Amino acid sequence: MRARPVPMRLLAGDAPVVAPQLLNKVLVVGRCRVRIVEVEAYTGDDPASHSFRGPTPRTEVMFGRAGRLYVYFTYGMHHCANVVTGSPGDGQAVLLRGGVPLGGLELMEQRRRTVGRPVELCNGPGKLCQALALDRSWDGVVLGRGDAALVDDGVPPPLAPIVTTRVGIRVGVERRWRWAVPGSPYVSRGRPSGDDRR
DNA sequence: GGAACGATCTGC
DNA sequence: CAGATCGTTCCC
Repeated sequence: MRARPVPMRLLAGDAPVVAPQLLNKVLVVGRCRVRIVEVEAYTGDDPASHSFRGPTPRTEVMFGRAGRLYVYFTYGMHHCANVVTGSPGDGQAVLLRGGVPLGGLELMEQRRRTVGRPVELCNGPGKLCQALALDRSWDGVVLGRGDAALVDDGVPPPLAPIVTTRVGIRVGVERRWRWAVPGSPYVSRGRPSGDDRR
């Protein structure tokens, strides 16, 4: 099966619908490729979302067209990468939290400063960005044009993904908007506040 | 102008 | 389990 771009019509859906569909898709950044195995959804009416209080200089990309990267900086040292979804004005995005390194492993190991432990390269949103060298300069980049892309290589999303509460939030915990590929050791270690069940 | 707080990671 | 570390947001 040959890889084809994830269609815009998929990304233009609501984040909680799109998110589980992004499981097992492949994120390509430069020479590096990562299979996404853990995601979270954020929406404009969601108190846990950066977009909750309307657009700001930081979050304006979230309110733009679907199919762009929203990359933010947090905790004074980490970056997190999202794929913008929905329609302009919505403020929706899917946070990429974990992935399986498929290509460019050496480069990722250099950036992460780890050796011989592929699981440690992308099992967390900050780690994934460090491995792929994603920072604020990538904010707003259109996927599929240039050095970043989201592609479907034929591996379908899991029929029964793990569904849990999102990690690291204090509000909006009632929304179970975290999805992961069952059994994958490449999901983040971040512990959701809710139960880890389907 | 200033304070509080992160959609995290690491090492102890 | 605490510390690192600084951009963003909000309040005065």
